[in-house]
Amino acid sequence: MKIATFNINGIKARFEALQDWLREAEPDVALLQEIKSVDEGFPREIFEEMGYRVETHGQKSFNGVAILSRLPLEDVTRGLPGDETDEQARWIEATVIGQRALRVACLYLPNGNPAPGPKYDYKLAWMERMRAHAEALLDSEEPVILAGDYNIIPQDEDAAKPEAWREDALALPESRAAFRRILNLGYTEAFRTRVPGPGHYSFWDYQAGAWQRNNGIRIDHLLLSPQAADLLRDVGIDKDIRAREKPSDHVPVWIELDA
DNA sequence: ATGGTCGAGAGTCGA
Repeated sequence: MKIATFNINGIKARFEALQDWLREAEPDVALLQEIKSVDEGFPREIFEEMGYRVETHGQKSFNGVAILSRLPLEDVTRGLPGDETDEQARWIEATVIGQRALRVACLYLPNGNPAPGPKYDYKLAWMERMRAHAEALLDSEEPVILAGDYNIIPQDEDAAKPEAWREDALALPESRAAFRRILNLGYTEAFRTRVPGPGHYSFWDYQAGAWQRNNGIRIDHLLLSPQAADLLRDVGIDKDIRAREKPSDHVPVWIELDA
C-alpha cells in the first residue's frame, strides 16, 4: 500500500496538478492539507472519477484537510480531540482497509509564527493535544500512521540554511521538543529512518528564488506506530513536481507498506 | 536590513 502526504496549498489552484501527480504516482491513499475550501467547494467528482473515495474536513479560505483513497475507508472522524472550542480544520482520520486495516490520520499542524505570541501558544497547545491522542491511538490493535504538514524542522540537517530558522516557530527548541515527545511515545519518522543526512526537503518558499537556490526545509512527515514501522518497505519525496507550472510550495512525501 | 511570492476571496490575512 502506498500512502502519500501532500500540502496542496489550495484545491482550486491545484486540482489539475494534483490529478497529474495522482496519475503518475498512483498512491492508494493521498492525505491532503491546506485544501483552503469548504466541503461543498471541494471538486470531489474529479477524484471519484479517478477511483478515489473522498473525505474532507474543510473550512472557508484557510486550513482544511482531506483523504483520497482507492481502498475502502471506515470510521472517519474529523477534528483533533481535546478541545471542543477549536474550530480550525486541521485533522481527519480514517481506517483504511487493505490487506489489513490501518488507522491513518491526516494533519495540518499550526505554523505558530510569530513566536513568541498567541499563535505560538496555540501551536504548542495543539501539539500537546496531538501527543495525548497519538498515545491513545497506540492502544489500538491496528498499525497507526500520522502523516501531514507538521510545520516542524526536526533537526538542523532538515534545512538548507538552519541559521535562518533559529528564531522561527518551525525550528525553536520548544517546537522540536514537542515533536520529540510524540516520537518518544514509540513512533518512527518514516523518511529519516531510511534516508540519513542533509539535503532532503519537502518545502521551498515561493519567495526569493528558494526553489532555484534549493533553499528548502523538510517539514512534511509520516510517523509510524511500531506495528506500522514493521510494515515499512520504502519511502520517497516527489521533489520534481516543485519545478512544474503552478506548483504548490510543498511536494508529496510517500511510504510503501506491506499492507 | 529589506523585500521578495503565492492563494483565497474580498477590499487583506495567512503562510
